[in-house]
Amino acid sequence: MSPDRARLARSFFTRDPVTCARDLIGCTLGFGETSGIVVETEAYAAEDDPACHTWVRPSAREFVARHPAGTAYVYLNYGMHWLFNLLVKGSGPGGRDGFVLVRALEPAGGIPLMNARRGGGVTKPSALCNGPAKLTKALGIDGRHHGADPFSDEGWVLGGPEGTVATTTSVRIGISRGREFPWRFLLKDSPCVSVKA
DNA sequence: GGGCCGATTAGG
DNA sequence: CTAATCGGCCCG
Repeated sequence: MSPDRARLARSFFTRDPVTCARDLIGCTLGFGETSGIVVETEAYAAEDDPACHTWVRPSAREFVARHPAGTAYVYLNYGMHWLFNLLVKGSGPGGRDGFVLVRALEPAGGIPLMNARRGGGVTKPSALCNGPAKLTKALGIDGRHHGADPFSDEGWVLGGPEGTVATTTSVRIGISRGREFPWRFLLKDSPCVSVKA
């Protein structure tokens, strides 16, 4: 990504994680030969959010402390699924640190490759990246990218939305604590989300 | 070292 | 509905 584009992208992640998660809907995310429109995200706050890894993991708190805004936070869940987050550093006046979990994309580029990585049996493009672990598998993101800076490392793309974006808000999915926070964001009426609101 | 949990998914 | 499967955490 070009230096000015990278600067813009990085500054995107220096606001509150909830704002970041909402504003990421409609943006273009690309890695390598594959890309798509972000249609589903969740926000996690480093403080006062029992669902965030920082709540119980010293290593997550250290990650927040040691890395700049926009750094990839990739971790293995259930022993088999890589999940992709971006580090948000919005602490300061009225802001917080935290993460944005990228949960689903509307595939745009590299659809045959996505399908191959998913095992080759996905007939509908809308089902290629309609979940956080499906997304990482389709894009080829895994533990090697933990700690990477997507906006200075080669191969990554982040572009702003084209036109107005209508979003839907709901509570977060799959967590046992902090269920009450309405920090999940969806592109309105998108067929590419994991679970409809 | 052992035990437990989990931001999920595919399959029955 | 459940099995799959393992890093990070805690305890000792």
